[in-house]
Amino acid sequence: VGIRQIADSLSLSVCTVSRILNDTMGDAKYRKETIERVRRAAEEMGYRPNMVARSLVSGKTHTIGLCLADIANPVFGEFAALFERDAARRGYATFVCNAGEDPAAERRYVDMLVSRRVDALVISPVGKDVRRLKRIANAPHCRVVLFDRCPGGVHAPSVQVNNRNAMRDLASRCLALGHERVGVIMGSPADSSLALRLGGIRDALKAKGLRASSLVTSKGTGATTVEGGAKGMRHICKKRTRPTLVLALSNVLSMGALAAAKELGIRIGEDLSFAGFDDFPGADLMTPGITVAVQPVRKMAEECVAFACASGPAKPVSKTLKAKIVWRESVRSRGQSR
Amino acid sequence: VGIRQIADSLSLSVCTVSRILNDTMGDAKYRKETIERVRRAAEEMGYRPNMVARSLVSGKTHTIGLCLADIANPVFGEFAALFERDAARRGYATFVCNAGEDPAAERRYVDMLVSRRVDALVISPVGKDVRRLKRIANAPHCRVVLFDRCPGGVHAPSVQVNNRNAMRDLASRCLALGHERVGVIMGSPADSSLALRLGGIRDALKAKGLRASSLVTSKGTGATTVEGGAKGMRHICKKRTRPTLVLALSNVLSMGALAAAKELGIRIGEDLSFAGFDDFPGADLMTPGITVAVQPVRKMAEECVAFACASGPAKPVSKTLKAKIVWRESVRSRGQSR
DNA sequence: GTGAAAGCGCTAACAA
DNA sequence: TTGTTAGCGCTTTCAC
Repeated sequence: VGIRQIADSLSLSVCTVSRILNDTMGDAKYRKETIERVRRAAEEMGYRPNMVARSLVSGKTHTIGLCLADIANPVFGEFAALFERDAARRGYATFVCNAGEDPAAERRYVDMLVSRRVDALVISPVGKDVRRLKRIANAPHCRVVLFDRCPGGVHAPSVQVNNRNAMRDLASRCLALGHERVGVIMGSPADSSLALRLGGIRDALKAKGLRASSLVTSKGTGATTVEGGAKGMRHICKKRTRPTLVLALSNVLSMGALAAAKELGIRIGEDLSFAGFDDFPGADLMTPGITVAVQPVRKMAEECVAFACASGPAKPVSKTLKAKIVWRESVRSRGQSR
Repeated sequence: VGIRQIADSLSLSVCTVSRILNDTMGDAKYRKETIERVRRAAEEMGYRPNMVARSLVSGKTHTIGLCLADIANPVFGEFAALFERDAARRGYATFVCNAGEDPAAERRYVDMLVSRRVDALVISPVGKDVRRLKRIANAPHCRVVLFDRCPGGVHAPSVQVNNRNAMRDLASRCLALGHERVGVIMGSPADSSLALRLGGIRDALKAKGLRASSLVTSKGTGATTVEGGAKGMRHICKKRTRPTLVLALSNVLSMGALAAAKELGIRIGEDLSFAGFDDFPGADLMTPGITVAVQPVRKMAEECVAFACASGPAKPVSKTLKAKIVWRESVRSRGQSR
C-alpha cells in the first residue's frame, strides 16, 4: 500500500498525506483531526514509505556503500559490523562489499554502488588505479571516504592507522628483550600498509644498532593469505640460524604462520618468540596468548561513518589513528626463548 | 549524467537511448551507426544507469536484505561474506544488518528493508513474534527466506542445520572415549537451536545408558556470549566432581569457556576434554586444536541465495543440512584426560 | 487548511 | 528505424 491508497480511502490528496506523514508542512496547518485520521489509516493499512520513490525525488538514498579490501581479514569484518551499526543509528543502510583483493571485483562493486546512487562510498582501495575514485570524489552526489589504504591524489577524507609507528613500537619492545635475529612474515608487496610496517621494523632495528642482515624476510607466496603466512614461517624456520623472534605483518599472516609453527612442532614462546600486526580471534585464547599491535577499529568505524554522513562539501581531511600494543605471552626475552 | 543528456547531445529520444543501452529493443531495429553513437556517447560521458529510477519503474531493486541474529558469531560473519559474494554474482546487492539478538533492533531493520523494497529478506529471526514476517512473506514483492532459526508458521523457505543430530553425533563420539560425567555450556534458553543441541547431548547420554544426572548444565549469564561461556565454564569447574568432558553449545560459548579455562589454569586435553558446536577462528591453531561440529556454511549461503533469487511464487520448502565433525585433539579418552 | 500539478530518471506501450 | 506519451510513488511549489 502506498500514500495514494491511503489518500483515496480518506478522500484526501496525496500531498496532504505526504506532508502529514513526514511532518513536513511548512506553512500548512492541518486540523488535528485530519492528522489523526491520516496517521491511523497509515498505521492500519500497514503503510511503509517507498524509499526508492522518495530517493528518486530527493536525490539521496540514505545508503552507504562499504567496499572492503578483504573480508577474510577479521579486522575488516569487525570494522564492517561496527560501521553498519553506527550508520544504521544515523538512518543509513549499508551495502557491504568484498573486493577480496581483486581490483576487477572492486571496479565492478564501485560501479554498482554508484549506479545505486549511494550517498557515500567508503573504501579501502585494492587497485592502484584511482582515476575512477577521483572522478567519483569530484562528482557532487557521492562522497568518497578512504580507509586503511589511502592512496594520494583522491580528493577525499581518509582514515588510517600509523602503520610504521605502530610496528616500530611493537618491534622495539620485542627487541628490548634481547632478540638480535628477527624473521618477518611478509605478504603481498603491492599492499602499501605492509611496506610501511616493514619500514617500522627496520626503524626499530636501526635504533637498536642492529644490522639489516639480522632481518630475515620470508619468501612466502607473495600473497597476504593464511597460506602465504604458513609458507613464510616454514621458509624462515628452515634457515641454518633460525631467528629467535618472528614478526608477522598482518593477522592473516599470523594465523598462517602460527599454523605452520604448530605443524612444525615449534612451541611459540618457548622455542620462538612471536608477535603480529592486528589482533585476530583466538589470539588471546591460545597458550601462550599472542602479542599483537591492534588497530582502533571502533574508532576507525566511527570516523568513517562521520565522514560518510557529514553534510556540506567534502574536505580531504586525513585522520591518522594510533595502534595499541596488546602484550600477551608470546614474546619472551631471548634467554628464556632459547 | 543521465540518459536524457546523452539523448540530447545526440539529438535522439530518451527511449532510443534507453533501448540501445539495455539491449531491449523488442521489435525495433536501430541502425548500427546509431547504436555505436549511443554506446560511445554513454561511455564518454561516463553514464551509469540510475538504479533507483529503474527500480521505481520495474518494481524490483535487485537488492537483498540480510538480517543476521548476531554477527559476533563468526559463523554468521562467514555466512554473510559468502552470501554477499554469491548474490553479487547474480547481480544482487545485499544490505547486511545485525540484529545483535535484539528483537527491537530486528524489527527496525526489517521495516527499513521493506521500506527500501528489497526483493528478498533473508533472516535468522531473533524475535519470537513472527506476525511481521508472516505479513511480509504473504506480500507479493518481497520474498522471505528463513535460515538458522526457523520458526514455524511463516510461509517461506528455510535453510537450517540438523542441530540435534549433529550434537548427538559429536557427543556420542566423545562419550565413546569413556567419559561419564559431562558438562554443558549453555547460552540463552530463548535460542531454540541451543535447546535442540542440548537435546542431542541428552540423546547421546541415553543411548550410552548414562543417567541424566551425569550431565552438568552451566548456569551462565543466560546469554549466548563470550562472557556467558566463561561464566558457564567457571561454574562447572567449581563443582566438587568436575566433569571430564565439557561441551559448548555454540562457538561463542566455546570461546568464553576456553578463555575461562586458560584463566583457571586448566589444560584442555590433558586436564579436561572439550568440544563445541560450530567452528571458530583459531580453533585449529590452538594447542590442542579444538574438536567441533561445523555447519556447512558455504552450502547454507548458496541455498539461501538461490531461494532469495528464485523467481516464481515462493514455496515454503525446508532444507535441512548436515553438520560435519572436525576432530582435533581437544578430546581424549577418559584415562588420558584424568 | 487543502489540493493540483510538475517532475525525479527511467521503461514500455503505442504511434509514426 | 525512431519518437510520443504515460506512468512508477513520492515531494514540493504554487494556487485556491
